[in-house]
Amino acid sequence: MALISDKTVGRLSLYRRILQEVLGGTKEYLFSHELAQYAGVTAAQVRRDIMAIGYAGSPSRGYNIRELLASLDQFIDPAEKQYAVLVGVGNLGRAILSYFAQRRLKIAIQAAFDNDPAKVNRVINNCRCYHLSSLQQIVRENQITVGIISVPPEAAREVADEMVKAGIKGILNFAHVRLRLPRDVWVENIDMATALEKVSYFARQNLG
Amino acid sequence: MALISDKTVGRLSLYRRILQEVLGGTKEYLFSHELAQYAGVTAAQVRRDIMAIGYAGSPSRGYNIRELLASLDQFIDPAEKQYAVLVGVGNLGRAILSYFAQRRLKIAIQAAFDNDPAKVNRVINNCRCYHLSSLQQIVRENQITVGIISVPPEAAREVADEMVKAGIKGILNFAHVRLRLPRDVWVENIDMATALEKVSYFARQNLG
DNA sequence: TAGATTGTTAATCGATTAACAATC
DNA sequence: TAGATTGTTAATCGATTAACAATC
Repeated sequence: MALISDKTVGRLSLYRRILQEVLGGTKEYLFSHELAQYAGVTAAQVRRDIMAIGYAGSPSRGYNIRELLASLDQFIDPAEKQYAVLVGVGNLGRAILSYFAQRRLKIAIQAAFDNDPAKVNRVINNCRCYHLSSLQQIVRENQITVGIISVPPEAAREVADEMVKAGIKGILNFAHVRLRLPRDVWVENIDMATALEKVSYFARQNLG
Repeated sequence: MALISDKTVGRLSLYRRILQEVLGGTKEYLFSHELAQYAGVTAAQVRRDIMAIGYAGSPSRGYNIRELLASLDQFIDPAEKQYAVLVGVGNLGRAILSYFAQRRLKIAIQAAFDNDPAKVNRVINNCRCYHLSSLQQIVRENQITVGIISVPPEAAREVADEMVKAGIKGILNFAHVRLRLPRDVWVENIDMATALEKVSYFARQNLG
């Protein structure tokens, strides 16, 4: 299986969600143009993406929904349950905890961290909150590979460096800062302030 | 001023944040490679982006921080205060309200909507919550151009269509669905579930 | 001036789309 | 078979990077 790009993985995740919805219905097979319609992409794109994960459809019937879904599960989900830590238990951090706690994903947030003594040792959304100083130890002991950053921008770089030192290989960064990290650490930025500014800007352009 | 791409606007927003931080210090001028360093992009990229908004630096001193910041403000911010509505006052919706209420952006959330009677007419984070049925009226009366969607995926398409009918031109979509809307409506997706799946996937790739 | 940086064009890169023989 | 769809390669598109004359 060749290298799969960032964007392809994103679309595969979306296809999976769509197929999960469709599975409830009576359809057993789906053509690329149908999935493309749901996903808002071209049929050629769908075919290339599905080819990339090594699943093959039939020219006469299209893709078997159940089989394709199984292939996507196998590709996206880890073999064993994977764990993440979250640093920064403010409003946003708590919302993230509740968001992921509600969903049944194959990756779960196992511990949260903050340096506010009022939060340490409390349990928030089924997740225990520790002092930031124990990040290294807990990450190492549990071989955690994913970190979520929801601290103010000033603190984000330092937290990211700590995470990397502890052995984390993927970071979901909600802070409005672009982190500069070693190549073997994947960073996914979710920047709400920038996103709103972009929407606001292009909405104004579309007014004319 | 030529067309500015999606990604360029995103970087401009980031540069602004960096310059705001730097402004506190003693520096008066900044070279492209310095800003590039902070932003995690190349110097050529910074020069092209700044050129795009029509600001010019000096080969000997670089960019005047205060002036560049003023250019960025003018480019990114609306001339008059701009307003948005939010639909879906669940955990995520409340977190979004508090997130934007805390920041002093030139765009503010003026009204929230939900169809849960328990939430209607309450004030959450300084924002009044209305029943979804009054969305059209309030958007039109206040000439609101930006909408934020934080409802479950099943409801997102319908809410988006309502927003478009009411005249909204830009949508910030937090639902795990790709919306298909007219070309003159800008959609920015913030998909936390997909983002976490991507981080998890690439973290595993980086383990080897 | 000499040297570094700027604005801006040309070259490169990667991702998307179009096209089409192979397949059911 | 005839017709539509598939897997897959070639063409296109757009964004990023490299390069360099103009500038301070």
